[in-house]
Amino acid sequence: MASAAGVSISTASKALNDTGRMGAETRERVKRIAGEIGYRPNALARGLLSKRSFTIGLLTNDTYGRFTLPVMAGISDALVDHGVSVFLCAIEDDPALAQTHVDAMLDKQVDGIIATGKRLDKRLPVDLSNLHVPVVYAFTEGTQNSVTFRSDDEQGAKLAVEWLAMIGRRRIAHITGPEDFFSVRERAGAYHQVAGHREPVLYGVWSESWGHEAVEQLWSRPGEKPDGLFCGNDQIARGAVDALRERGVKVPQDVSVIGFDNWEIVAAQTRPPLTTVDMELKELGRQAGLTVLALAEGRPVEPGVRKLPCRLIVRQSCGGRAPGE
Amino acid sequence: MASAAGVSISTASKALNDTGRMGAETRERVKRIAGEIGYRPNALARGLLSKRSFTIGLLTNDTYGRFTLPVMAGISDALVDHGVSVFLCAIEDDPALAQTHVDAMLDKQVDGIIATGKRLDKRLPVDLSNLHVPVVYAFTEGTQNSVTFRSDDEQGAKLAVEWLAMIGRRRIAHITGPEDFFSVRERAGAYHQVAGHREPVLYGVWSESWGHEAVEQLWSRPGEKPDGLFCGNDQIARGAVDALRERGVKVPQDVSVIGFDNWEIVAAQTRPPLTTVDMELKELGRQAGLTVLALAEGRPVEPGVRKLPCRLIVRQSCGGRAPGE
DNA sequence: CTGAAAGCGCTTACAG
DNA sequence: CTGAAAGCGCTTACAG
Repeated sequence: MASAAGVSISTASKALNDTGRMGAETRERVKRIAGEIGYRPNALARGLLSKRSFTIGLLTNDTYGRFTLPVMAGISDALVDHGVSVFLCAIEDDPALAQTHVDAMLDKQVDGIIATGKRLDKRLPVDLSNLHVPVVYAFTEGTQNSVTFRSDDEQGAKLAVEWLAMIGRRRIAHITGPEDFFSVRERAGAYHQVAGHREPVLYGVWSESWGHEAVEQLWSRPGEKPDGLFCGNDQIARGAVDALRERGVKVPQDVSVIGFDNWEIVAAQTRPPLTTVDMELKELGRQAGLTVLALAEGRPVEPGVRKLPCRLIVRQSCGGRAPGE
Repeated sequence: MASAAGVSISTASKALNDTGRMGAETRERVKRIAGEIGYRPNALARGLLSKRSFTIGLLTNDTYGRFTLPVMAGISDALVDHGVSVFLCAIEDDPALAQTHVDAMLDKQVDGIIATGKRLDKRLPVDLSNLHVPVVYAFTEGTQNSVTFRSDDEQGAKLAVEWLAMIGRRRIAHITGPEDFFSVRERAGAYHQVAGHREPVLYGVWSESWGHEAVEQLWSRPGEKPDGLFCGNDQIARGAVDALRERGVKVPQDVSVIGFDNWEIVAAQTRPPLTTVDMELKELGRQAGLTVLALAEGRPVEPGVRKLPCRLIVRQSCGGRAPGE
């Protein structure tokens, strides 16, 4: 490259990086020739000097990708303009595999690591607390003094239940996942706050068939039936909607149903399509990305848990109308 | 590191790499001390010499991850033992974004690139044909003289239709996606080969509602109804199963239904769970990974398209029994 | 205004 | 059997 432009290698370097002092024509000429011959500096050599690899690692145990992909999209989106590329490491729940991946990334001098998972209340099977690179947690439990990003499940659940109340539903039941999930308890707490304690919460598993079964339980009880269902995720909501249809109960005319997750494949294919709560995982990824970057550059970042607000996605399973409509 | 062991830096290097000649005790001592202080060589410095970064890039335009994640899992699985980490770049269908990612990876001296997508008959929006690093294509269209891995859709479709025939189905209809998809035409061709040309193929879109609608069409025609449905993907199959249930047609007693993709979230949650064709994407990823690695190491690899066999996953939507049962 | 030199952390011939 | 030197491709003081 330098030889092509007829200058020394150091002059070429300075020209391209807009550093040092030299004649404007020289700088222009070097840049022009670099462009012509498609010169691109070797990031490895650059990294050796600068101690920055412009590389970060994303560690996840969410094999299925339900949570990881949107988070990854946000990270990538935020960092691509800064020239940083991201290593994706799917580690299942295998501590040895996790360690292998972490070691490989550290060898490659990653500027930081983002740990992400599928539960707010579980740790990844690897200890990241004493690394010499910054670590940020997203949608998984962090450590003391770490920066952790998570969705605000309480606020999201309130959004859902308040929406049901707002469109006139008075007997709102809550069908959700296993009680040992932190987010289940948080959503149930918010449900109780808004809807009161008249109706019990139905805890179960994260499947369509549980949504189905819960509706059977609710509708085979004596007394008044619910006119609104707040479901812990979209799969449960879909099972519930299907069960209601099979019983001849009309959604949304007779009962409004609302889900959680906004998992398109489920929410959009339900008949009718589900109104649901979106956890804004892409935004969460974006912020996590910008935060590791800040830490990598030595900028100060306040440790602690950051809760990001959820957003209500209005489709047809509740009736009512979209805000502002 | 070297100083800790009281040897020169070159001796340390040779000890750890099992190269050069030295006393066995010296070698052992260096290794032991390296282990104790947790020494790990800087891969950037190493890469600068060796011209190998032990890094590859995965380029995909499958935002949703339906195809990319299993492929990625296979790649990672195959390469982690070789110490290679993988950059994931989701490029949507944006040529500028794609180029940015490719440039960033080339700067980082990736040893190779795997391009993957969501259709066998579409190119990624970026030209990878004249890179100075090896490129392998997986589940996307490659270029002249490239190595491309894809599923054998014809064989997969035969597997499905032969299974329906084997369990006694005689009037098998085929409900599938848009005819302009190469894989749709290939699967339809295989269907005709096995089932004959008595029944038309119903082309549509890749959605549950199309599966629904197609069943309405078939069952509102005069004459005999099908006793077997081969669906172009699991979503269509699920829609069909739901429509049949709503009509009071029993699956699998009256009609056997078979899907394609083995997308767990759809196939396993259908009532009854879907028998379907798995494209073995993880295996495809594994082979693609080993192939870029071979190319990166300069080992010879025959160019061309490699078709990988699909596998039948037997659940309950067809009746009959699993092979060997 | 420009270039020679040192150095990032390693590996690999080459001397001793 | 071990170490000093050169060099991978850059950047950054430092001379000229």
